[in-house]
Amino acid sequence: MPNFGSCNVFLRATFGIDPGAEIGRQLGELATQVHVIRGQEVKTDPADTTLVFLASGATKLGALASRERHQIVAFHFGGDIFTVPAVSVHRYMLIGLCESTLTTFPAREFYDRAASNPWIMRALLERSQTALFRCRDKAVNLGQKSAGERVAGFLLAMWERLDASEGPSPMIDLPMSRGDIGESLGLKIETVSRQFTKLREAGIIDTHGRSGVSLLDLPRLAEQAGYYDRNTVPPRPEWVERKPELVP
Amino acid sequence: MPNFGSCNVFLRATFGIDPGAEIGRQLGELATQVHVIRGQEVKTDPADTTLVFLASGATKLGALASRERHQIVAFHFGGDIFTVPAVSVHRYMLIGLCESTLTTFPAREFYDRAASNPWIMRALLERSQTALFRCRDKAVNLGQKSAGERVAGFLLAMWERLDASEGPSPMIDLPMSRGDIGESLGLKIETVSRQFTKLREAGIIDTHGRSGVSLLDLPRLAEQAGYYDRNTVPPRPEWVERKPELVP
DNA sequence: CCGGGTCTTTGACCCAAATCAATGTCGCCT
DNA sequence: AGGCGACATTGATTTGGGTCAAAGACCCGG
Repeated sequence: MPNFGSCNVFLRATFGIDPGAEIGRQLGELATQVHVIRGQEVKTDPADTTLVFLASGATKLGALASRERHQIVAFHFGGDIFTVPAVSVHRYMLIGLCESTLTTFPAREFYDRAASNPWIMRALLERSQTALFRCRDKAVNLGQKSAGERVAGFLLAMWERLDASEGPSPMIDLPMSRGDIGESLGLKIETVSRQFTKLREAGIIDTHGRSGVSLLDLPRLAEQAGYYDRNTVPPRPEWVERKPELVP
Repeated sequence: MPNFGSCNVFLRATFGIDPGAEIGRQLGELATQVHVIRGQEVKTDPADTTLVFLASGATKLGALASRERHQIVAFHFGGDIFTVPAVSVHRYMLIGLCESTLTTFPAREFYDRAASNPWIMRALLERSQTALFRCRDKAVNLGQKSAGERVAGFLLAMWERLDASEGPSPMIDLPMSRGDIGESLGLKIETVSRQFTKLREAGIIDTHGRSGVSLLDLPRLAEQAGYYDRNTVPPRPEWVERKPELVP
């Protein structure tokens, strides 16, 4: 008996599929429900890619570069769909930033069963490309940007992806620690902290406790991020909002 | 009249599609044939993602981090399929490393027309994921690895992707300059050169002219790359070799 | 086969971020 | 409420790779 749960939500909300239909049932059979708490690893198949739907919460996807060196390659938030690679040159681990609920699927089998449904394949392709574009931007940041630029860019990205309070000085609540931010930006925790201090002293941000950040001056923050196109922030992904035209 | 050419090769070889069939004709209409020489940019639509099939040659995909800072996010070789992102926080440019022939498509329209063909969508999804996994490994390298580890890992990756001579000391012919390697690894050209010298003095590689590199000691090279799993090299992507099972 | 421009290598020095080392503070749990 | 452990900040020092500068090697065209 397959384990349903957030799987139904996933199929309906993301792909517009009736979980009761044949395709829904077939995909549902592959689902595994997972619940993790802060810091807990989601065990994934080391031999094959895992497809993950994050129903609620937040996770980080990190790679082991060596025993004491971790690199976070992506953060995910409620509603995100992404894949965890099989082990190759690096071992990847998916870890909860807070209490999270997710559904996992063996990617290859999911694709096999979903192949005939253009709507699903299209949605998966679009999301894969969004992840790729984000990862490329991350590569640019890691390869070419200074510590200050990376931290400013990170705050802008989080402002886009997290629910920020409205108004000219939006406030965000970071679910990850300074250490996580450092591992994501290829910086040490002390460097991240110093950059936060610099931005605070410049009046560009303010901090509240460990996780609260007020973005007091967005234009100046974008300037500090040193993007190619100043005053630009990473665009929200534009999912396919309609069924693709079917070519007979 | 659509411009055919390498497009037919693309459709047949990659997706097993008869270019004369209706779907082949519809996709062929979207194709643009491009021929570039070394150093020449392939103009892509700044407003939308471009899907590219590289028929022959080699290209680099780079991003402008600012006027004088470039980051190469990927190299491509004959047969590769990939996408060039629309302009967002960084401007991406596709440039020939040597004389190259390619076919470009507007991605969104291509996906719309190809959506009903599970074979095509599956192939695109697999390739997108391969690009994503490579990019994630790049992020790990850029964020956590030393200059020596990055250069060693680069040589191993090129050994896998380029046609290397057989034998215990394979030889490869790098189509990119030291400057390109530096821009790909987030290092300056002088640093790349120094690492090549170190590897040569350690007897791990030998160089012949500007582009020839003999990998004299692969195990030691893998060790220098500092991978999580020593003696591992990036695996060749395993494309879908059969039509996916269709769920009715 | 020779000349010249570009690409590469090598050397000396410098700086941004890492490392080492305390000190400070948040927030959870009793 | 109070105390403790993890997390964050700040300061002093080190260092890997960047920067600046110059010499050397490759290779293409004439």
